[in-house]
Amino acid sequence: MSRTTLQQIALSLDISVTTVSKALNSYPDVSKKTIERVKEAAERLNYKPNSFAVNLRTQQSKTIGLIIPEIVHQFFSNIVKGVTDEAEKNGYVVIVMQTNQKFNREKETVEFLINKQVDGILIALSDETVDYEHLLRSQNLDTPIVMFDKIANTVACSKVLIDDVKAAYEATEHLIKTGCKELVHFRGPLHSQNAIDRLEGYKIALLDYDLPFKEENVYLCEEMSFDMGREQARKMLDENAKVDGMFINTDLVAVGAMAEIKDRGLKIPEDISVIGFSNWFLSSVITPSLTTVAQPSFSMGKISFNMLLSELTNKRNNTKVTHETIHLPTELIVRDSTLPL
Amino acid sequence: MSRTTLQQIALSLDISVTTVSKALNSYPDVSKKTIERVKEAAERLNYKPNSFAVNLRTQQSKTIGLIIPEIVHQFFSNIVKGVTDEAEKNGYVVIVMQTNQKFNREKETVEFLINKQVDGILIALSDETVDYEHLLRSQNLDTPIVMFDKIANTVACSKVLIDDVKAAYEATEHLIKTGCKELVHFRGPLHSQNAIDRLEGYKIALLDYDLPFKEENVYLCEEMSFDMGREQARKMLDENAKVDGMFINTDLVAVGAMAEIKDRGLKIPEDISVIGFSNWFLSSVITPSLTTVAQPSFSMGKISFNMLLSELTNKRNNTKVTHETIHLPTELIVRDSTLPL
DNA sequence: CTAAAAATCGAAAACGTTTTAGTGTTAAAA
DNA sequence: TTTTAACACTAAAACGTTTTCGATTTTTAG
Repeated sequence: MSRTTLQQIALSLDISVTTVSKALNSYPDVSKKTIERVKEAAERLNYKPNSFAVNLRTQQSKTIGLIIPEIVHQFFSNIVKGVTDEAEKNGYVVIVMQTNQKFNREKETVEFLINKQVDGILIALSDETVDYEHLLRSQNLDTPIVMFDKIANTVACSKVLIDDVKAAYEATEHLIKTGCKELVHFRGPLHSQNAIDRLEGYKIALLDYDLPFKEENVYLCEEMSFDMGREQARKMLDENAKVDGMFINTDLVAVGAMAEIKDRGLKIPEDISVIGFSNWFLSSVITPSLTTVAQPSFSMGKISFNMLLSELTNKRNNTKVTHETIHLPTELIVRDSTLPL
Repeated sequence: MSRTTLQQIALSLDISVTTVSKALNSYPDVSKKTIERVKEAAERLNYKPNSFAVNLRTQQSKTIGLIIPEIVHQFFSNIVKGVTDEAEKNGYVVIVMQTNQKFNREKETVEFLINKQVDGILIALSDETVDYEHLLRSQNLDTPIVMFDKIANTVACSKVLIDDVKAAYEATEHLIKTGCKELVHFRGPLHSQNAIDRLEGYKIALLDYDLPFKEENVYLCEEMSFDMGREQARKMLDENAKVDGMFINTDLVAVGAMAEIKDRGLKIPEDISVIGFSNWFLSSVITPSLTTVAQPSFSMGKISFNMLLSELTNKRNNTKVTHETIHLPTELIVRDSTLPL
């Protein structure tokens, strides 16, 4: 019951292996008639090319690596979906690997995928990553990289992301316009470009509306968890009784903060308004429902794959590869955790 | 900057390619001394085996396929995590593909992975699947299959799942013991073995506690969505005013149902108790928090991979492969959507 | 010191494909 | 008629490993 090979088709038709191969790949220098015959025979014998041989010969695997911090996460699982869907349409297959936000694992993973000889890599950086040697090495070894969402500004490669500054600005602005005066921001990890940009957007909005930016109103969340949200909210409520608006880096953290606020007997949004980020499904079903910023995760996955694909085909055709950065639009989703305008 | 090959190492040491290969793989018929020399040279030249060549020669790719209905789903993304973690530890890589609960896509996907020559396949069946030809074909073509969670009883292969009957029994029992008299069940799709078994557990519990089983108290949810939960709850509330307990196939559906119940001004659990299934994170943060059945998704992934791995190694050693079925324990997580005991 | 055994190495085949560089045959152009 | 050009096909090399089967050398035993 072993697989049929070109050899066997050639034998059964009494022509050469070369011709069979060319016929199957529709080379111009094989007659219509033999193309017919070969294709018929291939069908009849249920021929499927041996991908190991094809890979070896063509030096490409039609496989890409996808590196994310964590798959059990609505945003990233949507990314995976976007990438795999698009990859499949183009005959590519994707290997998913996680870093669990550890820089060392990120290095190992990149190394591993290069050794596995994937055609290219899609990566969202770990929040710990500040050294980019491993990524440059990948590029040197001719494995193109496209970054998405969690990127490094200094690495020269294509990138697809959202405009975090703008999104954060709009969220903060909404808090201000609905009457909040004392605004707190729960920021993400120090090295995360997302976190840096969102903080920046928050700052600019404050300045634009003549509200003072206070260092002590920025709370650091080293990890994006429910518990961290609760913990920092506890700290905040102990320290600052005047807070009436919060812009929080991530929905999950926001939900944790809301739990603490509710436990203290404070009302959302009457006492404190809350805005999250990412528009997890979660946010629409908690009480009160959470105002948040929607990020296009599925299409970010699709677009990232397509950018990588175009780099791969460019490389194959020896046309110059150019890097571009795409910003995807975000949308403020207004729900019940903020006051009406 | 091209990769170093065995050839190059051989040349630089003035020995044969054969010996280099053997040295690297620690064959017994190569001296300690040359093993040293070769390994040193390999290190120095940064040799990494060309996996395409290795695949072709050994006829295995150290790659497995993982087929799931839908990745944007807490249960399945946890499965993916379990599988990939365990695979990585064993030098395997996993290709994730989704069926979106479509039988046709499931067939195509299996076919695709076989053609890609993965070493084995891990699959959770689509809810539509009632025909298993494609799976048998895979086995005939020597690609082992292990099923998890959504399985087909009639296919001979290893399986890892939970005891849905028992889990459903315990959930229903809990509703009864907390005083519910009129119990409704929201069941899953008709062909889903999970749904069938959970319905069975619900039935048996009713019988054991001398409560009548009423056909009209079972509501069919064709898809496991928030909206479906809401819709069926609406129907239920219109039809049956006496309902005081609900056992629902999936947390997400339960959350939808809860939304409708709350919108009608009914109290959970005072008027109606609700139990879900799967213990999504969601369930712990909604109001009221949802009593549910915890399923071990992460370890299910790990165990599934290990079962496949042992089949693969057995196959390699020509030892007989035996199929086994493993049942993983579930746990009833009591929260605020049910009355105290 | 010789024969047998063990240790060490290498030539070559094989995995199945793609592509280069032709060869021969036929049709069109001179 | 000869020369070109177009057409249809193929032998062989190449991709980089692994493994079989001998060959050669070294060690051990008698």
